[in-house]
Amino acid sequence: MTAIEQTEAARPRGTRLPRRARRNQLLGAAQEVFVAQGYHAAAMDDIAERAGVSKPVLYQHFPGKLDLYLALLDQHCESLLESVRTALASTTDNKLRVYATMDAYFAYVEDEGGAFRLVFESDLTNEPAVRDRVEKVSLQCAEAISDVIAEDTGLSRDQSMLLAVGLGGVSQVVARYWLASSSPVPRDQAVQLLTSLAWRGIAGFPLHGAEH
Amino acid sequence: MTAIEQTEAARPRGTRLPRRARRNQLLGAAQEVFVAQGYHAAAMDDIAERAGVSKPVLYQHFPGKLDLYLALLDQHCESLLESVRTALASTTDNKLRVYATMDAYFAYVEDEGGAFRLVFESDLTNEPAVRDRVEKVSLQCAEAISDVIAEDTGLSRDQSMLLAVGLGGVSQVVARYWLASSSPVPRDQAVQLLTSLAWRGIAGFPLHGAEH
DNA sequence: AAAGCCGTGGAGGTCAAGATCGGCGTGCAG
DNA sequence: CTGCACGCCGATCTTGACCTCCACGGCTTT
Repeated sequence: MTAIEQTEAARPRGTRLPRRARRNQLLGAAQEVFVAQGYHAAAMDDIAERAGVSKPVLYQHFPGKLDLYLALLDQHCESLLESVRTALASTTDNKLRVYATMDAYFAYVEDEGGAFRLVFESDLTNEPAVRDRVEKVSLQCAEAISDVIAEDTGLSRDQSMLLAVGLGGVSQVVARYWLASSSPVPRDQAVQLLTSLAWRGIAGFPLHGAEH
Repeated sequence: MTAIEQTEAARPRGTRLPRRARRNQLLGAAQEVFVAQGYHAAAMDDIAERAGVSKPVLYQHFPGKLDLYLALLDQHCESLLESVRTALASTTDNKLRVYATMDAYFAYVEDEGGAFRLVFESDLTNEPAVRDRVEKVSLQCAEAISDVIAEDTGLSRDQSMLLAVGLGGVSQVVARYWLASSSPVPRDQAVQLLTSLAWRGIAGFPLHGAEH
């Protein structure tokens, strides 16, 4: 009953790859395993087997498990930040901006083979390197949103950051819920609904800080 | 250089406690360690030492590490759900309801020695038992909120659930951010700000589903 | 007051998983 | 044709954390 035979899944088993290509393949395999199992439950053996190589080659490309994880995490943090910034810059109509940004979160959660789990549902937040990266990307996204809010309302820096964190948080939480609940509401409609909620909330701020 | 001496921190060292009290003390010690270190980094030795007992007694009260964690998790899930339900039932004025509910999340995050981390920042979400509990309490909170929304607006069940998940998400995310950012804005004001945002957003829905 | 019992304490077993060493096959230069 | 170099694999080591076995001391009973 030992694991001897399940190596047939995705194995050229014996093909020699150039170094760069091998590295990318290893990253792909690692992503699948990390997304499916989480960091702790994922074993280096699993990743190697998924990639169709043996463990030593894995260690010839990455010094350790953490480095492998961080490489993926950096990649997808960058991706999220870029999506959000692109969405914010895609228009000057603030309501459309809200829609585009929300939609960016939905797209991010839906695409990329579930890689969003590495950022939003990591089980390695105790590791300072991971915590730093996750907090940093959250902060950077919030700051990008906050800049727009602060520019178009009379709110202070701290206040607009609170709202920005909130808007990013809604997008992220609802997008994950929407994905997990097998999408009873179509994506367009969900984003539209959230946009209505958020836009009405935001649009009330321009002239007055916070009345009664 | 072995660790021999740091057992002096909180030790009656030798006191015999009634079973119930001992169990509570163990739960307290476990909570401190789990909150500070996370599940994986926390060692049973640490918990036993923190409580001033030896490992066998720990295992006489709890079958294993997971059971100990689940006991704490259940406790604090229950606590959150009760706080949210109490807040929702505290008034019939919907705007005050929003304020009370947001404030419940802030209070939950601020109090209880950081226990919210067990629910919102667990590093054991891959364990099905943990995942089930966390998802369940999120869903129950969202349903409680959703009931109020569905009752007072013309939105469908699915739509009001999306909004409810969003509102719970904002509260949770912003409360955590507020706590972590060493509170540059006083709690009352932060809750007030969020309430304004959310209430304006929600109050637009009563009569019409979602126009343009 | 003496003896037994029950719970406590420290030391050890087991096992999984991250990290590594000697052989092997392949492709190329001379 | 032959030797060399390079990348890959099977098998192994070690660490660390969860989880139990032999001595000891206070409380109860006659």
